[in-house]
Order: sequence, then C-alpha cells, then structure tokens
Amino acid sequence: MAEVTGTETITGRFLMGRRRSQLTADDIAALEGSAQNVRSLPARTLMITAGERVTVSTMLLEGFICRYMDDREGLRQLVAIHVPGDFVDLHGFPMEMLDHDVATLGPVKVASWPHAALAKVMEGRPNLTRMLWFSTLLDAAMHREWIFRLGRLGAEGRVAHLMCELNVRLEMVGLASEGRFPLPLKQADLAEACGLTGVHVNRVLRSLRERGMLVFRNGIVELLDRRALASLGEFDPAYLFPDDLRKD
Amino acid sequence: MAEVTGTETITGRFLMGRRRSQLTADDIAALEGSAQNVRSLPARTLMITAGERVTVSTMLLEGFICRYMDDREGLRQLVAIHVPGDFVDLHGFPMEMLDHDVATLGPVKVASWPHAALAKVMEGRPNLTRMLWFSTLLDAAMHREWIFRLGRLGAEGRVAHLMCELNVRLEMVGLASEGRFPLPLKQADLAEACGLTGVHVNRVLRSLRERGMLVFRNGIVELLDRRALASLGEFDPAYLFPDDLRKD
DNA sequence: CGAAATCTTGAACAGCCTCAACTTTCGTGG
DNA sequence: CCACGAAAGTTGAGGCTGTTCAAGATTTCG
Repeated sequence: MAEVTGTETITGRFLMGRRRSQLTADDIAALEGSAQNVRSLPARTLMITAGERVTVSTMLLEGFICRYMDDREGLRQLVAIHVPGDFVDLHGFPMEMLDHDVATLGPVKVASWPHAALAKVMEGRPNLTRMLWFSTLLDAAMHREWIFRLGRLGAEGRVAHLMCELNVRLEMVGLASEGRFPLPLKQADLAEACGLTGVHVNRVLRSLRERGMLVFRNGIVELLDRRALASLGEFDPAYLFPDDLRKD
Repeated sequence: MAEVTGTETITGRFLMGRRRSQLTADDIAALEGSAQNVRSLPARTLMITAGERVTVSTMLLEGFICRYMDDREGLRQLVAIHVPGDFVDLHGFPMEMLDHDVATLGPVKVASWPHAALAKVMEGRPNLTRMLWFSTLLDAAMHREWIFRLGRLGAEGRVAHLMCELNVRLEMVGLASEGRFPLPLKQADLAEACGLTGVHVNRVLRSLRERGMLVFRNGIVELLDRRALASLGEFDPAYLFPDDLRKD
C-alpha cells in the first residue's frame, strides 16, 4: 500500500517513484519555497504556444496536460501527456522558448516557478540541479518510447503501450490502482497521440474491450489484462526509471 | 562562407550554430580540459547497450552514430542520428543508465568525459551547466520532431523531413553545403529511422530522385530541391534553435 | 574473381484511412 | 426537469498506402 500521496505540498508528487529520495529536505524546501502562483485552469485551455518566449515553468498538480505539434492541415500530433507531479515545461528553462504547444486536457491545478527563481534555487545545489535535469530527461525517454510506438507497433499495440505507460506513471503518484485510472481524453485525442484516426481508435478500443483487455469509457481506463496489454504493446517500464527496479 | 570549423579542438563543433556564444572561454577551456580518451571506432560498432550503467559520456567528433531500440522480433527503431559536435549520451550523466542502444553508423572519432569530471566542471559554472542541459534538450526537441514525422507524415514526407533536418544540422557544423552531405546509411537503416520497410524506402528514394528532389547514393545525399523537400516534409528548422533565427 | 551484401522491381495482400450515416451522450436554456 | 442541439462515439463500405514475399540486378569487398 502506498504512502499518503503528499498533496499537501506543491512538490509532493514531483519525481515520486523516481529517485526522489536523492533529494534532501533542504532541496525540497528550497524548491517548494520558490513556487508561485498556484492556480486552476479549465479543460482544453491553451497554455503555451510554440515559439513563444517562456520565463516561468509549470508543474502539474492535478489533472492532465498535453504537448503537441500541428501539421500543415492543423491536425495535431501529441508528443507528451503529463500527469500530476510532472514538471511540464521545465525544458523551457534552458531552452527559453518551446517548439510546441502546451494545453490542458481536463481541468487542472498547476504551480509555476519563474526561471530566475529556479536559477537561484539551483545555485550551489548540484544535486537538485541534476534531479531537475533528470526529470526533463525522463520526458525525453518517454519521447523515445513514443517514437517506438509509432514506428514499430500496429494500432492495437500503440494504444496498449500508451495505456500501460500511463498506468505505471499514475500508479507512481498514487492515482492509479488495480489498472484503473482517470484519463480525460476523447477518442480523437487518443488518435492524435497514436498517429491514428478517431475512427480507427474506436475500432481498436472495441477490439480490446471485446477481448477483455481494456475498457475506456467516460474518461476512465480499466486495464483488465495488464499482462496481455504489455505483451501486445511490447511494454517494459524500465524507461520510466521506477525506483523498484533499481538494484543499488 | 563558414568559418574554419574548429576541429583542432575536441569541443570545436559542440553547439555550433546554437548559442555556443553564451559559453565563455573559461567554460570551453574547462570542458575541453576534462575530456579524455579520444579514440576511433569502426563502422557498425555497438557502443552502449540498453540497461547498462554508464559512467562516461561521449562526444562525437567525426562520423555518425545512432541510437535505437529493438522490438520483440529484433527489428530496430532508430530514435536519434548524431552528427559531429553532438554530445551523444550526455543524458547518461543525470540518468546513470540508458534505455536504448548506441552504435556507430560509419567509422567515427569520439571523445569521452567521465561523469565525475563533468560534475566537477559544472560546479560553480551555472552557465556551462545550463548549456550542457540545453544540449540534451535539443535532442528531446529532435525526438519530438521524430514523433511528428512518424505520426503525421507519409513515407515520402518522412524521408524528406529527416533529410532536411540532417542537412541543417550538418550545415551548422560545416559538413554540408549546397544541400550536399555524407550519410553512411543503408536504405535499410533509413527504413529503421522512418518506420518503413527497406523495400518501400527504395521506392520512395526512386520517386524523389525521379522528381528531381533528392539523390541518395553511395552514402552521399544531394538535396536538389530543398524548397520542395521542406514542403513535402513540412519541415521548419526552428526546433533546432539555429542562431540565425534568434531575435535577441 | 567470386561470394555476400545491398539494391531494385513486381505482384498480391493487409492495415488503416476516408467518407458517410447513424446512435448515444453531453451541455444548456427554457 | 425536460427538450433540444451539439459533441462524441459507432459502424459499414470502399480505397489507398505501405507490407510481404520473391526474384533478379548491382555493388562491395575479401
């Protein structure tokens, strides 16, 4: 059974399940102390536009956020889905501008850090710096897995793999259990994530449902046969660097 | 006409074309001074295996390196192609282990930095730290574009987009000009990059050749109509953060 | 020079898309 | 609370893109 999920603090879920233990109390306090502007946003809200200069970075406290790019015809390709505890656009700190859009999926609660404050917090805290860096690289690892999904899996495998990933990530922050978790996506959103059409995602979901593997309805995912889904999606959670995989 | 490409020094091509100017002479000297073990490797050499613990990071000085993941049947999905000046596995510094394999394409010359040395160099050099972080995030931006390629483009667009990217990146380090550059890939490798079969890549290349857009033969790429290729691949180099796009 | 790797081409097939219609759910105002 | 329109989900039929399998041509390299 998991610990209390620490939503009392802003950074309570940051890096949960991933080396969070390497952060000292001082690291956490310093980070926590420089947060500003905790606020709520409604569903389907554009937060950042590609090319825009960014001066703050945002952590997702509750809800879901996605990052995406538009093709010529305005069709979106999702490149990331964020869950509570994710530092959504920390890469904006070294990058200074983003190459993609950021928007909420469902309603969210977020906190932000001015980049100047981040720089100050990191000064003389190489370990915290490295953990923040690490968290942006976790996103990169998820990007790579996303590439794998699109490049090497068929439609069913893509959906299965994505659902397996979200399940593990949400479990880490105490928001999924027994393969059940909320996911405020439309079938069309899932299609934009998986490089498919909404119509085909519908067929894939039906197939997975009829085979007793997964049900996705009303924004709730239920993984009924995680073993089969992991196999279908060739899913191995190692890239999420879960603590329970570490040998040291 | 570009400057001399600075191959006299190990880090000569690092971040060339991308904010390198933000590094002070001291930053560069410190980084340069802690490099070790410049060496050559033959083509098609496995450098790092997924899951392996890494304690050094490697910069590519000459040649090409790729990163990839294997699917169940052993088919590869490339997730990155590196060109000279790239810090190939700097993400191994905060990550401590990689989630994918790294291998040479053609023969290469590389230099490495023990992670301990990197940590020391970064101490008290927040600007250098941020630039190193930035360079790992450039890879992440390229990952995102890779996702876009696979998710939203057809076969011809994927090849066109990848070739456009490589052209820009190689131009930045003085290794491409007039749309002409070396690329030691087989058609099968290109297929593994683009999520296609070797057979289909062959047909795509023929089509692009017949339409006067691109010739790829004997490890040499010639972009004959960069405008058409950029359009076909919906390519916009902004995500590579080229200096000549900055407005400040 | 010969063997192996790579490239090339054809033909048939499969997976996913497109288009279109219909059903269900959701959201809002009366 | 119901009625209504809009949004989301569902299903079918047909078509296109890329795959698979197979054979032959060319290049590379020992």
